[in-house]
Amino acid sequence: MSKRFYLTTAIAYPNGKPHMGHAYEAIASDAIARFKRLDGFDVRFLTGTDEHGLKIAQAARDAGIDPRAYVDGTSQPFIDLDRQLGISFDRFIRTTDDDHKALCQQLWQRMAANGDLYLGRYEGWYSVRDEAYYEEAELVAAVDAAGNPVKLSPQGTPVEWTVEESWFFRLSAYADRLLALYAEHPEFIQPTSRFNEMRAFVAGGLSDLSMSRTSFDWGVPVPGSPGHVMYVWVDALANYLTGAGGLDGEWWPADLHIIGKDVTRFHTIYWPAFLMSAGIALPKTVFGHGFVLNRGVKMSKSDGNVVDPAAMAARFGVDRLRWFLLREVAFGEDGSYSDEAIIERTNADLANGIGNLAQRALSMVAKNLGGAMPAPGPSHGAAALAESLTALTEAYFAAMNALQLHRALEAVMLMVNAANGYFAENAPWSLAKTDTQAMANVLHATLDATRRIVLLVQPFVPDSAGRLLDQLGVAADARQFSDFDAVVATGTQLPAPAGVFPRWSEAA
RNA sequence: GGCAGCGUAGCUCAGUUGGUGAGAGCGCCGGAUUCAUAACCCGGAGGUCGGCAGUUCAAAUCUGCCCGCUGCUACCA
Repeated sequence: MSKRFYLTTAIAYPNGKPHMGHAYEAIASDAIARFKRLDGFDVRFLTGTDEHGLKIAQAARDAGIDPRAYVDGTSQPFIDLDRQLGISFDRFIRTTDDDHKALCQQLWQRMAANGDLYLGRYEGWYSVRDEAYYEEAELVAAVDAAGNPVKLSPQGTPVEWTVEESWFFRLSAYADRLLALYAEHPEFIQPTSRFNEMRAFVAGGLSDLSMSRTSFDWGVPVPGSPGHVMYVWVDALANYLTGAGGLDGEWWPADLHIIGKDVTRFHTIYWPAFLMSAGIALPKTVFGHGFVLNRGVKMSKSDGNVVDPAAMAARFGVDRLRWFLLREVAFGEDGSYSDEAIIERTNADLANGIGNLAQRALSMVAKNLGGAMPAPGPSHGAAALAESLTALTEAYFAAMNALQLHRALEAVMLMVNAANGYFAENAPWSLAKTDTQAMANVLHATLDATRRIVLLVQPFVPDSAGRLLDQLGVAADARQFSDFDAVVATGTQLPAPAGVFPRWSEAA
């Protein structure tokens, strides 16, 4: 059986700078990608930017430059952020890439060939100045110069009832098939709360979907229909196919789409319907993660609490930020972050926990054994420790495979507690004076427990874990999960220990 | 308004199909220790399990009502 795994993030809309939400999604997805690679899978990891649509066109016009030049500039910070955060993507797709535009048109033709696209009319309240349609409920009542009541857009611009030619997708014909999909594959939408919402939405009936626009031209042209560009979501969702290698790409179907909970509908209703229409296999799972809020409050420029993730990563270090977001926030739920919370969490887990565990054992090996890795041997409580580590490792894998990233790290921290407890109970610093062999046995068991722990945290703090494994004498080619039982050879010369996870103190 | 969910120790939350005296982490207090990044280890405090009323031999766990909070309720993404 081929162990392959294709996962994607949602693609970011680069009409502004990346915020913490982008960093969070990228980091979580990256941890999963790295986990799968360590677990022996061939992984394809796709991320990118969604560069078409009205808002981009407007922003480019406001900036007085060509849309393509505009997105060339605004997509770069997203790429830079990914690189800074160590996101191990295989491709950073941009929807303005030529191969993607070609694929969109192929997808469109497949849906058309299946009879699911038809030309109709889209009607609504349209603001010429905003180049946008608004819902009746969004309109604001006002009074014109002559004292007559009028309706205005949320931006205060005039709106008029407008009829526009548009291609439509027969989404209404897919409700039953979608409900059957949900019933057969409840894992298709996660977490459960999102699953229930989407199922209820579909059960309430579906209307056909407007699939093209004629009011602006910054998009993928509809084949054979001059003046029409595709609705941005057709273009956006199709990126996953492009990234898989095409309509019949070698990586398709995707195993996992990681998305923000706000775009669940597009990914779990429209997307599978499009694919069914085109006769293409469906992704296995769509996971809608929650939002991370600054001190529990949504970020807004007016509140002055917008946080730049690049600055945050630069300040605390990439691995501290990664660890905090994935350990502190229940994956799937909303979370809150603050400087204090990041410092407290990472000091407790990384400095006092993993880092200190490694340091206390390594320093004893350096001082008492000349830095040579001791041989395994019996010690009090070693069996219980091993049993505990095995059970918790199983819990880690179960949690990871269920996308419960925070649970996986919880299991890791219990392993750290077990190892620290074993170490304290045996007090090797006392054995150093009475029974050097017994001391060496305890140090071996502790270092091996640490090795196992650090192997497991590689997906979360890849850089730090790598440096820690160096210190533990673990060969670069012995860091896969399949190497879990490959103990470091007796006598291996360990480098002089140096703290990998320094404690953060505000004064310093 | 409709549908769904939530409200458990200061904080963040676990609590299977109702049943030994209600839990974890962080924070706090005390003890022990000195290998280690003033870290680690052990122990403790503490909460009317949102409120009221029911069902039951027995409810945080079921039912009803009330209070508070959140999500979804289609074409900006």
